[in-house]
Amino acid sequence: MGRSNETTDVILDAAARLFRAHGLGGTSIRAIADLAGVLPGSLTYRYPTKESLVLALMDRTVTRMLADIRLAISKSEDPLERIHLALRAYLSGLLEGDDSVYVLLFEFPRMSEESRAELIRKRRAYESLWDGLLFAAVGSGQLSQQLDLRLLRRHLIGAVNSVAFWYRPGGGRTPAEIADSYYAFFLVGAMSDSVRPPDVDVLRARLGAGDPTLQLDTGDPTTDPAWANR
Amino acid sequence: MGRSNETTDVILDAAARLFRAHGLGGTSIRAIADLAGVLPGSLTYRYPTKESLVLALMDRTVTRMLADIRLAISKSEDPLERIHLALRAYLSGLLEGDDSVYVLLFEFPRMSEESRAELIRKRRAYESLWDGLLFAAVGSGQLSQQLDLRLLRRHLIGAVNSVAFWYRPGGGRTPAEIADSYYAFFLVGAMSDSVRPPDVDVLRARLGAGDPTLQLDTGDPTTDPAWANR
DNA sequence: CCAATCCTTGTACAAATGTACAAATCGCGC
DNA sequence: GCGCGATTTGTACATTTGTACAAGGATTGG
Repeated sequence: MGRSNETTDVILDAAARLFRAHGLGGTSIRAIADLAGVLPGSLTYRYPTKESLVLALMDRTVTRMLADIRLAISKSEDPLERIHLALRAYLSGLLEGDDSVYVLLFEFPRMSEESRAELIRKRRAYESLWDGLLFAAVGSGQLSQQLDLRLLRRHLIGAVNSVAFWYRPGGGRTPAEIADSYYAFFLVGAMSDSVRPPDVDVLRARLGAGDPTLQLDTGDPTTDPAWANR
Repeated sequence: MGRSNETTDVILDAAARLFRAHGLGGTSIRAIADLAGVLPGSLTYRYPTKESLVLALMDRTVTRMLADIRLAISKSEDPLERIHLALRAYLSGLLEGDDSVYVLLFEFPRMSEESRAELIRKRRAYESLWDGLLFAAVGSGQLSQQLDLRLLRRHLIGAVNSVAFWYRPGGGRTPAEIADSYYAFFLVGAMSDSVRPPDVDVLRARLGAGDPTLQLDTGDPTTDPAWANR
């Protein structure tokens, strides 16, 4: 995939910017070429089809995201703190990085079935990364037992991703501050302590998996092969 | 806006289905006409431009959503239970309703600036609805004081919206069950009770607003004019 | 039963789109 | 400095796009 050429990065950055602004279908090859400062033919040379360009962009992004988060969580050994660090790293990549994280998030469903299949393996590594972080924090007793970890991961990542819908640079909070707040919501919820005792048990019961097939299925992250790639 | 014609609904339903599957830019007028069983000219007659069709679809959707949620929350007087009911109603509309809720969510940024401006007023009513629900639950002492309600609302809605990314009918959980779990996450978080005492205060501090402009700005829902329309 | 209005049909057209490709240019090992 | 592969250029082409519009059909009020 990577030609590791500088021009390639210029092209992909231009594509990401336009894809974010106008969507995959709303961005023409010519517009990308214009922004990248080349002629349409050059794009065809590097990427025979528009779809292959999109795939290259998405692939680059998910690789970078994985590397960023892995670097961030290496700074701590405490399971809960690692979740905190991962949240900060991801949110900062989403909000302050190049546009391609945003594109990966919101234009993924617009890709062809084949392209999506190509990315699934890497995306599973990403999901397993999060599942492993949550799994470790359950193991250390910091997170509640009997959580449906897959659902919890989806809840957490979904809430964080949705920040991209409303965040504008220069607003009241920095990405790191938003990550801190979301981390706090994630841990303690919004309920007042005064009403906690009577209702907490029935609520906790709802957090468990109703269906065993939805339980954590990535196994122990230290042995799961999905952790091995890249 | 509403011609309240049956054909209009057929056209909008067809448009919603295709917009959801292929995006705004990836769906042609002709494809919509085909699916609706009419010729392209008929669409031009009802909606002079593609953008006006999109706007009509979005408008219909947000109106329906508001009505659905208002109906659902009217079933209870308890502030916390009303939040629960609203979550169920919204998630079921998103996952089991027609495709247009999904389209409203994910294709909104692709609309023209003018069309988006037309919808903002209704969207604010929707946001105020949620803010009012949270506000009431704080007032009743069921939710923690000093929460940044706008951020909490964004967190909650964002997490719920993101279910659309992964939910597939026939999967392990029904929309109502997912809503129940998300409601529980919302209230009590994921942290184990055993580690709660030492850390809970610093976490709670993070839930407050760092910037006063981010505090709840909708006022009391019983007096806020945004509550009045429709 | 008729005329006026509403709606649909079928086709047309200019512009934009993805892709193809021959010719020109570049870059680098020798 | 030369030769050759890698890359870019500029243009072309068939399709698809959004929209326009004249003509025909349906519907309805009087």
